Amino acid sequence: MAVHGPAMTDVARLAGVSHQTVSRVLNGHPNVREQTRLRVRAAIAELGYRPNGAARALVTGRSQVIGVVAQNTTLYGPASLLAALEQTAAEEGFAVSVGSVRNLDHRSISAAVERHLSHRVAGIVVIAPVESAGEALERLPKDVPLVTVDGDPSRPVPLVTVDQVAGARAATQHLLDAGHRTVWHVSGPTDWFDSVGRIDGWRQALLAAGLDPPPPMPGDWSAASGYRCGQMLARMPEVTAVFTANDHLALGVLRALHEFGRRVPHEISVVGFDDVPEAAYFIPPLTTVRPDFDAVARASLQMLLSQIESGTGGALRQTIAPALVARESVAPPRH
Amino acid sequence: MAVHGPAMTDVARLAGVSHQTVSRVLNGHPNVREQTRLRVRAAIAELGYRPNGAARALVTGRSQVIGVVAQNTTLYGPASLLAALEQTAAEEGFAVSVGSVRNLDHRSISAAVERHLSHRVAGIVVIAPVESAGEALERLPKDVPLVTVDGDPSRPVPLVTVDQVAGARAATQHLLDAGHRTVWHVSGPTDWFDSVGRIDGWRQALLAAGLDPPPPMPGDWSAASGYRCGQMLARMPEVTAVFTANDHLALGVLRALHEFGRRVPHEISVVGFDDVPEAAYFIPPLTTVRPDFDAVARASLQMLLSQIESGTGGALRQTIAPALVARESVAPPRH
DNA sequence: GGCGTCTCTGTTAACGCTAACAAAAATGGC
DNA sequence: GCCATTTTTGTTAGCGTTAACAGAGACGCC
Repeated sequence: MAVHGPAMTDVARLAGVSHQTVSRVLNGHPNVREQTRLRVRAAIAELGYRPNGAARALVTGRSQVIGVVAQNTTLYGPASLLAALEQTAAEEGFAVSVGSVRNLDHRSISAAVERHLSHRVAGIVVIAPVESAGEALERLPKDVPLVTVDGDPSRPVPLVTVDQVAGARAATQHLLDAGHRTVWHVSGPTDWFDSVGRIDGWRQALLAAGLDPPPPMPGDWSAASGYRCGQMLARMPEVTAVFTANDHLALGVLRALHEFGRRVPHEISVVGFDDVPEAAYFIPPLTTVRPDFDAVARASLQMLLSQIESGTGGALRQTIAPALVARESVAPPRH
Repeated sequence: MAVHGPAMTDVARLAGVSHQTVSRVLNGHPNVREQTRLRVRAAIAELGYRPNGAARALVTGRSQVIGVVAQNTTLYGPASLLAALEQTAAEEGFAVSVGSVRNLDHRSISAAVERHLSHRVAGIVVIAPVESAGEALERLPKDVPLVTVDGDPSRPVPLVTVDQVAGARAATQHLLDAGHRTVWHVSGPTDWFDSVGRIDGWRQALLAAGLDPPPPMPGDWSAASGYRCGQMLARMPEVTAVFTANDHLALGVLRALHEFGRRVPHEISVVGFDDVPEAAYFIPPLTTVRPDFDAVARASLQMLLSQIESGTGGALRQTIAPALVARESVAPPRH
């Protein structure tokens, strides 16, 4: 047991140099003779030496680890984002440490952030879609690089976000363009900024068309809540178009409409949000809005890295535009 | 910038003790006077002291971090597992570092494991559902605690796995019990152990009933491939029952059957696997098999922790039984 | 040839913590 | 109250790396 691998001094001894020279080779320091560099490289390979991140972190004060705080990494959006972040981070030589939290209240978030800080992560990405998270973030130490994703647009914190408003507007407009007189909305939980943004966009599109928005029906992202809303919508003969805040809600709505014999898209059109991979195989295939999670991840990481390198905070902001994906769940209303 | 927080010596000075006593309080060492302990705790709180994980990792040789290697953390199964692992690990005071890999070949896996090792993780969990992963694992250093999840049952590596065979047998038996003469199978990729196990279980159930298994139709976990298989199944009048290797495949099948006007469950019954939260809202609600991801996560972590603590390797093995969830997608065949 | 100026390499001292040992204080039995 | 024992605290020495400085060659120029 405890066969600790070789350390830098072992490599140095084998290569016939000092450990500091090995360090220089490892960190790409310019002033090392080519021949020496090769000898060191050979020794590293021969011993299977692997630098000790803990020691490095101790002396530099930061590790090559990025901490991510997220709530429910089972949901499609967060899961995709996390995966994309991890990919991007790996390309930059960073590992990703996840700290998922059950609730997005102060205490949980602060605790998760604390855990990351005690590991001296290089920076933190908080996927903080709800109100209560914002407060926790403002009292964090100012010297730790931080980026929030889908967080509170009104707070002075670096933020990358999907343009919820534009996406929702596009979805709603798509339904209006098909000839619908109005569009109903099944929203996400109203303490999520995503939900608020999508409600806003939907409302904006209706108002711009001179229409009076009907009351949004609140869901909780799940198919179950979509189903419950769908049961109500199905019984309202005036409903011809529904925009749901995500695809799972849409699935629940589709199911309810189907049970009530209301055919989609002939009687009612439905548009979702997220473009989960299955959306194309719903009955009928779901028109939806696709956020570019890779772009969000890239933008967040880039923003974080620039903070890490420069040391400055800068409350930047970046918005990623989503794209409408048209499928068969939308048709003109029957007259 | 770089306002490094207080160190242990700062706490010690404030509390009027030596830094070693602070260390003892932090690590729950028994021989510390209650009064001293309280004084130290107060000093810690007052300074907002946070122990430096890197320093601790350096001196102990292990960090309080568990590395997880997984492929596609966007899929429901892996994502759920990852989330559950993270939760469980957090309860034990461990952080989780994800290293997702694009492909599950040697090189990718080894590289991911290397990255974890250089951060001196306390242990590694590999979610290694495919053949090629196994080889990479056997040549790892033997002294690092390792657990594989859904990996190769034939390798001498600690393994926690969902009982795919039992789950598939239950699903198939459920269809046979409903009166079906045989059951068709849409499988996952055949280099995944999950797929192989599910094929096995399905075949076993048929053989036990004295039936000759029809050829399984190979899918790739996606709704898209389920749809393609479904199009073929829909045109085969003798097909009355289908077991798919996961719920997304089932969704694709349902969609194809719907398009061909074959009603589910009246003409054809369908059973899936995974019990994704949406399965209850498919059209019709999907009968499926629910693996207990929390149990898998708990078992893996427990196995890993016992290795970490004892230092011994022990090729343990643990199997988690899944449960059948009956919904409306199964009915007796029409005669 | 001597001297300043590069380029390359080595030496030493941290970083913040735990482990091992040493010392001091408290406790108990007589 | 004194000695043996136990409990509690302090001292010292690393862990493996980088940073800061110092030294040794190599080179060119006067």
